[in-house]
Order: sequence, then C-alpha cells, then structure tokens
Amino acid sequence: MKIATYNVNGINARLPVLLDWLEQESPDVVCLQELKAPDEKIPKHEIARSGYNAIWHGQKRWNGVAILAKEQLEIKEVGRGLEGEPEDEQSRYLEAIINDIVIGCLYLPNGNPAPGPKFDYKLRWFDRLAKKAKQLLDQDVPVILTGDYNVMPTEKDVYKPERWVDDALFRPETRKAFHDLSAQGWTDAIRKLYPDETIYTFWDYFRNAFGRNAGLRIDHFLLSPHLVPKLKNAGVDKHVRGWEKSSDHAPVWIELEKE
DNA sequence: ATGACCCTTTATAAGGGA
Repeated sequence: MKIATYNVNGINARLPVLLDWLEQESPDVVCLQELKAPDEKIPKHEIARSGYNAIWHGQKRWNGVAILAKEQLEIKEVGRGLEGEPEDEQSRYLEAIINDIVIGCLYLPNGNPAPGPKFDYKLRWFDRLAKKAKQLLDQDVPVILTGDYNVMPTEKDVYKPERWVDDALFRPETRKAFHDLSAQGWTDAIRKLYPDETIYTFWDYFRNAFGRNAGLRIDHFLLSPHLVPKLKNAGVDKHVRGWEKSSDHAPVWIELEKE
C-alpha cells in the first residue's frame, strides 16, 4: 500500500500536474495540503474521473486539506479540525480511516514572522496536534500523521541551516515542538529508512532553488508503533518539482507491507 | 538587507507562502 502527501499550493492551478502524477505513480492514498479553494471549487469531478474517492476541508483563499483514496478503498471521515481553539477557522486538519489505518492529514501553520502572533499560533497549533496525537497513540491502533509540518527537524534537513535559525520553520521552539511530538512514540518514516541522506521536499520558487538543490525537508510521515515494522520503502518524487507549473513542494510517499 | 516567484481574490495590488 502506497500512501503519499503533497502540498499542491493551489489545487486548481495544480490540477494537470496532480492528475499526471496520480496516473504515473498510482498511490493508494494521498493527503493534499494548501488547496487554496473553498469546498465548492474543489475539482471533485476531475478527481473522481481519475479513479479516486476524496474528502476535503476547503477554505477560500488559503489552507485547505483533502484525503484521496483509490475508488475501491472506502474513506471513513472521523474528524476535521483540532480541538482546543473553537474560534479557529483555518482548514488544516482532516482525519479518516482507510483500510483500518487512521490517516491524519495536516497543514501546520508557517508561523512567520517570528516572533509574533503568527508564530504564537503555530506553537499553539503544534500543542493541539500533540494532544490529538497522544489520544491516537493511547487508542493503540495504526496511525499515520502526514502532511506539511512546516518544520525542518534537524540541520540535515536544511541546505544552509545557519541562514534559517531565526525562521519560524527552524527556530529552537519549533524544532523542540516537533521533537517532543515525535518522542511520544512516533517514527519519522523517511529518517527511519534514510538516517543520513540529504533529502528535501520543498524548493523555493526564487533564485533557481530547485536547480541548486537549495531545499528544505518539511513534509513528513509520522508512524505509530504498529506500522514501523510494516514500512517497506519511502521517498520523494523529486522529478515532479521539475515539471511545468509545479508546486514548490514535491510529493512524498511511503510503502507499507500489506496485511 | 532586500527581493527574487507563485497563488489567490466580489482582483487588477496586496497578502500569504517558506
């Protein structure tokens, strides 16, 4: 079973790239972030025509997350949004059960400029996610928490770490929040398989960042303990970042052994 | 230090992204 995550940076602007990638790589489950579209503008017919069921939590202009699964797989939605801040209207979390696995699709706030109210919101959102994550671990079921975490967990995950120390994606508070979340008992799938390799999932549109491989690793898969022995492979579809009209992120994927 | 680029909008300049 192949599960992918992809920050599309506008699902309508990205539709041709998304459909081409789905056809080429044929992932079983896909978590999308940054739809940048309200529910009524999600291209649901095009997605269905490509052979995928989908649920989505859209929002006008910004944010927005969706979960796709091949049409023979049932998607049972079990949650949208995180508890703890009822006034929060940003669409950043969607949760479903597919093939008896809980899939949490998340788009963590960017948090810049830091310090400031946006950074405070990021850290609060991290805290709310950590509470959700702990609840899921306590249920003792297979869980995947995947998406755009907007965190480079270590210096290995940044092309020039010294330039990013004051950035919301790399500040000590942010890295500590990711570390503390992981320490609940989650496994970073990419680092489990490739502990020392330089692996990026995002390259800025500016300054020929992709051509220079000046990237960041900010899209992650966290696996609950049940799933770690089933992890067979993982990777980044880096070539998609080089396609015409691509997102600034590339798709990231894992393969789990079948039951 | 700044801005480069891309996406969105009851758009046509500005906010957000990372």
